[in-house]
Amino acid sequence: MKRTLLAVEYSGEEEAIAVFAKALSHPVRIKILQLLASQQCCFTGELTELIPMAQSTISQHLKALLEAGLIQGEINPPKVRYCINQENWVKAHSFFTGYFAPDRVFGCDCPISDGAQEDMCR
Amino acid sequence: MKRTLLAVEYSGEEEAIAVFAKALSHPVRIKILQLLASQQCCFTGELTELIPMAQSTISQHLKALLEAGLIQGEINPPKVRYCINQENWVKAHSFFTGYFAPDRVFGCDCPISDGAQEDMCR
DNA sequence: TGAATTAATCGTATATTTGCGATAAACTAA
DNA sequence: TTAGTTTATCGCAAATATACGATTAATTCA
Repeated sequence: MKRTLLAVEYSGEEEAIAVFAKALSHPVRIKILQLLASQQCCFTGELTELIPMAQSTISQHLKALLEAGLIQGEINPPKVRYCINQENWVKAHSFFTGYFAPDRVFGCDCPISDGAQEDMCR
Repeated sequence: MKRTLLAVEYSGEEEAIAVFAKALSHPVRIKILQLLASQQCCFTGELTELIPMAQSTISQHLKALLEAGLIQGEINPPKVRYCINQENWVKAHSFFTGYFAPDRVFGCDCPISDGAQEDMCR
């Protein structure tokens, strides 16, 4: 597709949040993370039994989570055990918590249909 | 694409998080939300001036944010003012905060290369 | 009425994502 | 060595997402 000559500039944090968010943007990946997080310790491909999807598809989603840094895997042939990447888990927590901090948007509330307060707003 | 006959079941929260995350999965939408949130009150299509992208593209991204419920718009012809949807902003905050709660993953840490503790891990 | 302004939508091209089955790769156990 | 187990990767098809310019729609102002 066509792209602008002037690329949009993003801060490191903007991009980092987008990467985490993209990893979370599919419900099955949300579920996979839940399953991994709920394990006392780690986990392997029992995911394939718990989720009615082709093994190759699940492997693909695991790869996406891996690349986003949200999980890590330990090769233990012929199995692979995956678990949450705690470091980035914490990072994601602080990113999202900071991003959605309620006080950031205090006072921001468009009346859905009125328009009589143009001066109040900026 | 082909789909499984047995659809994967997702909880309401799993789907809700995925919807929010998808909205955040493009850096320009992260930026747009930042810009809207940083306004004392509301905002309009000055976004077009602040972001080097075609007006139609930005409009498209705004639509995505609107559909995810993260922003709301007030039609004020010929302008439209957008702002953060506070209710869902708070909801997103608690979803992500809860999801990434650090204690959820306490003790989950695969040694990246070892494999000698199969029994420790389920 | 006729510009001018602003934003949404349409049409289109390209890129990416998602899903599957089939196959390959890596290793263990017999 | 051979068979079995587990997971990754390949190849493909279909669906979505992304970006743009052009056009349309809604409204104000002259």
